[in-house]
Amino acid sequence: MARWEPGARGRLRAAALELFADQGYDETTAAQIAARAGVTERTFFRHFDDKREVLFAGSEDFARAFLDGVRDAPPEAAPLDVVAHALTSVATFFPDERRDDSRGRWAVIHAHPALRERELLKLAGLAGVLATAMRERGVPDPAAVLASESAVTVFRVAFGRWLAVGEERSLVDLEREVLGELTALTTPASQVVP
Amino acid sequence: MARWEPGARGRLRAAALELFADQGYDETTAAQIAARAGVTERTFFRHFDDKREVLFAGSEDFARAFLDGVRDAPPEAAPLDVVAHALTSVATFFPDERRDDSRGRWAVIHAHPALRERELLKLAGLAGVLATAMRERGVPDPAAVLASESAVTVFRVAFGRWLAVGEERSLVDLEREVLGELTALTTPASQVVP
DNA sequence: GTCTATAGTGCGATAGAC
DNA sequence: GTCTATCGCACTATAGAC
Repeated sequence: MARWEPGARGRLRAAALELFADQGYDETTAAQIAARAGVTERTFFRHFDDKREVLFAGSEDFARAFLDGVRDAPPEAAPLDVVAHALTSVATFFPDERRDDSRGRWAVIHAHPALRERELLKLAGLAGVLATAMRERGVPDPAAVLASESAVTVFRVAFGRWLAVGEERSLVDLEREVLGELTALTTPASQVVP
Repeated sequence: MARWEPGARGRLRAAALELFADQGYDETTAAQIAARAGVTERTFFRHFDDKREVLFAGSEDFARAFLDGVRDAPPEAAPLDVVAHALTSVATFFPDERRDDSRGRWAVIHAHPALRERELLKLAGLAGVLATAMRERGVPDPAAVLASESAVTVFRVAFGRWLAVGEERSLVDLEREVLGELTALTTPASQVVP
């Protein structure tokens, strides 16, 4: 038997999610999370920069899926088509089986401002790297930033809708719908046919 | 003479901004800020829920200006026209005289992730109340949320541009420009003239 | 792994304004 | 008398330094 069980990081993440859901974020100490994962408090802080970060450790893969969608879009695609492509790509990360898990996670995060703050920072960082990727495709700068911000907004709104009770449509479908609503908003009929 | 000087809150805000700018956010303790303002650390935390909040205490007026712009827009205005109206309204809060102050504040906030996090949370809250105000105007829900999010995005981008070194155009002008870029993005020529 | 500074909270006491 | 802003002190948890 090993000196310590492997997978401490994963156990810490699971323990934190459970405890936050049961007792609330404030009422849960880092020591409690560590104890449930069978490690010391010190180990918790070696894995995660702060207490909030334990809930966001998996977000790199998510960001990469988003980014890959931008890079894999056909070269001639217009900025908003690139966005659509990226949204499709990231949706593969959230198959319907993950919907209930995502609901639990969402509830925990949105129950405490400190966790929402961290989520918003992550999403802002994502928008930043998306903008860089857009520029690398040759999209000039006002468009690159605005397209990236819009992509994140559409994802956030669609994701929220995906989690709504009773909702059964897939995330891709909802993303498409929201993206359509955004273009409809900025393109009233009077502008299409002046 | 009174037992304590009035205006402790304002002194704390000014002291915090100076110290954060001079020494950095992490290197400044709440006790230092309090000392410079002539109060105790306990008083600091009675005025502000946490150390970050001292930099964002003035943001209610800003949010109100934004909100008033939504409410004062003509009843028949389309969602994006309401957004334009709100952007004009909030720009009155940032006359050119405030540009240098805003630059200093912006530099402090963007020098530390913890402060950016708080800024993002405030802006998300703003988008939320804007959406509520839009709904009160009768704008239905996908449009209300998307218009509000877009309004905040346009403001953020325009504000960043307003602060750029050498930039001399007014915030209203820049907001109009960015809003135009957003509509251009979501309305490529092929859609306008199919 | 231990030790320490700082953030942030709870509560009683105090002093002036009304 | 009440109300409000402050102080002063004890305390826990986070987070980082050693």
